[in-house]
Order: sequence, then C-alpha cells, then structure tokens
Amino acid sequence: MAVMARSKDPAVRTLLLERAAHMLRTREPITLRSLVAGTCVSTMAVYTHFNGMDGMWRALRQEGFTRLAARLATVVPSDDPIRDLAALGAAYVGNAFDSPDLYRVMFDATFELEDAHAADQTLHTVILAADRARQAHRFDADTDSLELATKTWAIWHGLVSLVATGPLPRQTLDYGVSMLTALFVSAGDEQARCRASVKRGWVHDRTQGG
Amino acid sequence: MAVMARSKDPAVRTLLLERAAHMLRTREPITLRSLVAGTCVSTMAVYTHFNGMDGMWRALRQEGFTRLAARLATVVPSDDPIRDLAALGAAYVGNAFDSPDLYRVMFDATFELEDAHAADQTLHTVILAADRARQAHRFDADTDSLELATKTWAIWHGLVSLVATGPLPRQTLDYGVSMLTALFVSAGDEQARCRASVKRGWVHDRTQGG
DNA sequence: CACCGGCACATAGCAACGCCATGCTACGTA
DNA sequence: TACGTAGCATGGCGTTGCTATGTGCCGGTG
Repeated sequence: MAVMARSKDPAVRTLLLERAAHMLRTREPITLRSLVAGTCVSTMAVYTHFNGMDGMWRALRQEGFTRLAARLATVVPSDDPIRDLAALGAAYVGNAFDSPDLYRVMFDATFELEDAHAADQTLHTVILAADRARQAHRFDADTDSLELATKTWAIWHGLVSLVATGPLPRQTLDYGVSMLTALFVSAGDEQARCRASVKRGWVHDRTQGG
Repeated sequence: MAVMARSKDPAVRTLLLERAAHMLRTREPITLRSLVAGTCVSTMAVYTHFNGMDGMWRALRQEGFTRLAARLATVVPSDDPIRDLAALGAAYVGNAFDSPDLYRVMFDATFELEDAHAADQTLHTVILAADRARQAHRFDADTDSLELATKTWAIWHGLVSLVATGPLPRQTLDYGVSMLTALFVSAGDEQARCRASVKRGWVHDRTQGG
C-alpha cells in the first residue's frame, strides 16, 4: 500500500481500535492478520501503534472504559440523587449490553495498573453521586461514599456479568431495583421514597448500535 | 511411550485436568504441547479424551463447578438458615480465591448449555437455603426463593469478580456482610438478628491448597 | 492356536498464529 | 542536494491447534 503519512497517524490507531471493536461485536476472531485485513495498513502498524497484540487489547480495554465513562456522563444529575444513582446503574448496564464482548474484555483479563486507573474513574463518578445523596440527607450522615459506591458497583457488575455473558436470563436485570433499594435503605434512605427514586432511575435505554 | 491400557483410561483424563488446573494456578500458559509435556501421553490423548483443546477447557469449567459444589457441600446446615446463606457465600468466595484463574475460566467464556446446567446446580443449593429461611419465618412468607437466591449469588459474584481478578482490594470482601444483611432485611428479616447471623456465617476459611 | 478388526496412542506435518529483522520510502533539516 | 529519521511493507521464525498416517495392543472368531 502507498505510504500516506510520515508521522504516526492517530487515525490509524483509531481505525484499528474501531475495527477491533466491530469485530468483537460481530464475534469474528481477532487476530493480528485478520485485524489489518481490509485496511490499508500492514501488520507492522499494530506494532507501531500498540507495540503488539497485547498492547492492542490493552488499548481496547481503555477504549471500553472511555465509552463507559461517556455513557455515564449522559446521566444528567437531577434533584434526586438516588434516582441519579439508579440511572447511572441503568447506563452502566446499558453500556455493557450494547457491547457485551467489549465488557468482557474489560473485566476478563487480570487488571493492570492502567486498567485499574480507568476503572477508578468509573468508580469516582459513582462516588460523587453517592456523596450528593449523603449531602441531600438521603443517607446517614456518617455514610462512607466510597463504600456505598463500591457496593453499588458490585451489584451492577454482578448482575451484568451473570446476565450479559453468563447463565441468567435477561429479566434478572429487573432485580436491580429491589437490590439497589435494599442497599440504599440500609444506608439510611426511607423505604417507599427510595424505591420510587430507584424505579425512576433504573430505566434502560438502548442507544444507537455501532 | 509404552501403551499401558487398551480402553480409554479415565486416569489419563483426570491427570490432564489436574495438570491443567495446576498450570492455571501457577499461571503457566496452557497450550496443547505444554499440557502434555512431562506427562507420559502425547498430544493425541487430548483429542481422545476431550476432542481438542476446546473440549479440554469445557471439561475444566465443569471441573471448576464440581469443585465449587463440593466446597458448598462442606457447609452443614445449622438451625440458623441466614447464617447458612452467609456461610455458603463465604464458601463460594473462598473457593474462588483458592483458584481465581479457574473461577475466571468458569465465567469468562460464553456460557454453553452444559455450563449453564452446572451453574444451575450451584444456584439450586442457594435456593434450598433461601427456602429454609423462608420456612423458618426469617423471610416474608411470599418471598420468592429463586429470586432471593439469584440476588444473593449476584452479590457474591459481583464482589468476587471485582476483587479476585479485578481492580478492588481484598478487604472489599468485608462489604459482603452489610450487603447481604441489607438484602435479607429487605426480604423480611429483623435487622440486628440478621446482621448477627450473617456475621457468624461470613467467615472465610482457607482450605488446603491443591 | 492363529488370525484379524478395532481402538488408543505416537509421529510428523500443515495452516495459521504473534512477532520481528530487514529494507524501502517519504519527509524534515542543513 | 544530501543525509537522518520515522513509519511501514515484506518475508521468515518459532509456536500454536489440529489431523493424516502409522503402530502396537486387546478381544473376538474360525
């Protein structure tokens, strides 16, 4: 192929990542050669941009967390922080279901430092929402926002990974409402009000396919 | 090597599975050739017994669920079914931590029918415990045992997969007590009594390495 | 007893895999 | 104009999972 650019082209990197994400969705096996087949670059581009296939998978995990962060960012905070927490959960679940194989890639491999940092950013979004709920006196004053955010995330992740790529049927996701309600009530929120808030937030919207 | 037996030897199958499990634990890459290296069998044995590496991984997942079932079976039912539920959780978590890579193999691949069946057996054990709690009037009379067992499992799995092979630190497992308590209280149990029961059950014992 | 069919396994080779040494080409610099 | 450098194409290396072929042992049959 003709050489188009002299300096390292970020578009090539993006092209490869998007193609990898697409192949992941269409369940084609991703190999070094199949990844570059059809593109205008050779196998060496993978080494220039990612330093090998391992680096490509790392970058793909990063991309997954980036998309997750973008999806969580679409949740606009309302005057009901408990609804917001549930809405973040719905966005989290929706993101995983839009590309379950990418979600599996994000969490299947043993976590490395950069992956853990990307995951921390996800957790941080939840922490902020939990802290808003505490400041709005929906939670007990001594509630640990990190702890509550972690528990919330664990519930999301447990449900998603057992349903998206696991043995449980899809309607199991409906349990999210009562599980989150139980958790938030244990943190101090009032039962009926909490359930109503969670129900309003736990609405799964389906975004455009990619 | 000398041919020892005429008919398909189950010991060879067991030998290969145990070696695979051991290599998984020691984090050696498991390839067809590395698996049979050091044994007295050739690569063809993998095809005789497992019909290829895919079948070997399937059998290894089955082995993982078998070990999990055996571990759960060590929990002897007491007169406190809520403690038993938490103890099952501790056994579940302990099993996953004894061989985290095996746990990942069990849940990483897209579930096939036989895997789903093995997972159903795990869930069934939890359902029975949940039903005992309902019959002991610790839960509301209209509690759905399948639903509650599923929620319990989701909490275990969420915590384990975020800690064992994920980004969260180990002490996050301590959240299991309050998470399970919140769930069981929402199902009808009394707060203080529930917490005491869960605390007594959620004791992580370390079994012998294998 | 002699023979043979079938099964489990050993050997060797194939296509495809990730990876990398080598060389070419297009730019920036002087 | 001439050179250094960075990105990429090519081709080959070692290894992977897999399988075609050959070998040796067992059990049934004449």
